Amino acid sequence: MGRAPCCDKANVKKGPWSPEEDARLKAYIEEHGTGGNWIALPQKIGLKRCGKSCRLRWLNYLRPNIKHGGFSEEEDNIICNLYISIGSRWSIIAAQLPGRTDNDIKNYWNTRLKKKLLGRRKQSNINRSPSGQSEDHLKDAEDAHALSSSALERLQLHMQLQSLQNPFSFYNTPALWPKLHPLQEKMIQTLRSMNDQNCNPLMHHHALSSPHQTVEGHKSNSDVYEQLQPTSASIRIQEEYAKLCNPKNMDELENALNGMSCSDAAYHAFISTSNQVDSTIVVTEAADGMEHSNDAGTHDHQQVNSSFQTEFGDILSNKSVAYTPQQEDDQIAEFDCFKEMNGPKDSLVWWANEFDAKSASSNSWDSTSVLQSQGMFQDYELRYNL
DNA sequence: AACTCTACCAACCGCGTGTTG
DNA sequence: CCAACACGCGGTTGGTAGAGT
Repeated sequence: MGRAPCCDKANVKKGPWSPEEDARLKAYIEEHGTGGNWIALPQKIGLKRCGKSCRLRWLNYLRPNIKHGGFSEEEDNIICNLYISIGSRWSIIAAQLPGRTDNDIKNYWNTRLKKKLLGRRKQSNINRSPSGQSEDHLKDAEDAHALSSSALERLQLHMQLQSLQNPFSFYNTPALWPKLHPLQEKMIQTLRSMNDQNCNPLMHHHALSSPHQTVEGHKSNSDVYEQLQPTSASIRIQEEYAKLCNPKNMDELENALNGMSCSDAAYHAFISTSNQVDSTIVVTEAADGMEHSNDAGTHDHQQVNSSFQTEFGDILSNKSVAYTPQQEDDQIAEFDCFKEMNGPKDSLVWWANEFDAKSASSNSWDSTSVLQSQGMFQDYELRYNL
């Protein structure tokens, strides 16, 4: 038994809005407001539209001061930075761009910005397949290609950018890592092998990383996640974070974390550590009491951040980077483990969404709290000179 | 000119959450 | 406390315009 429909689907018009409908809706709202009830609104106006449809039309199109298209480079930067840090929280991102709607930004990201960052795949694997391959192989290539355009792409971009930019992100905090399905572990291992081949320039920075210890109690996961941790400095501050949480041991920490949702844990980890990022890496390294993180690893990270910043800016401004779509195709083709997944790509959405998108915890963050708490947005301004 | 492919974007759908009685 | 309802969000779909063949 599902939810009752919000309106009588049979008597509701769908599809594009006519100018007359627009005019009626606009005139009514401008004169009376929405009345706090979108469901009842279309009946009041005499529109055969679903209330949700009216709301969407008003918010995305009819509302005053809406801007369409023509995104500036500054807006590109803001969108990218916020996407990297909080994931696909379009409403939050839109709240930082006056006149822009979440739908607009979402479309813009999916159709242009993401491609700008990841590069384009002009050729499918089929074209590069050696002759004599079975149809099954061709279909696999197609499946992998389709997958790459959604979950995998977001996963790669998000993980690469975030692990470089924020060593305290969920990816770099073993205490926050969930237990993985064996196939998911295999997927990460495949990513590792890709990274080992230096397939993506953004991952080259990991070559600077030094080996490090892993956190007890998460060994199986940490083995697979290990690659994603950029610097030994980050590990040390992870330990600092554990101290801040003040458990007697990691089991306690784990218990504590188990008591909170993954998203809460990640969120608090981010908030807790972001101040340290500000004080030790971005703003100054001379602060007293933080010597423990002002070691060579921190300098490494500064270099990484600096290099990343330059590279990121280059990408956004369409400058050349040592990355080719062809290489990405090669990477995608290696994801044989996807074939083993029972479900369609949706089963992988956990990958792309659960980690950092959840770390933003849309339900607990509104557009105000996100940016006010810890001045996150200002942090990004500092780093990328927006 | 006709057809196919691609990019774009408006709109829809389903789900999670907050509110209310 | 619970169920019903409304809202808001994010993912997805479908239509269309333009480019390419």
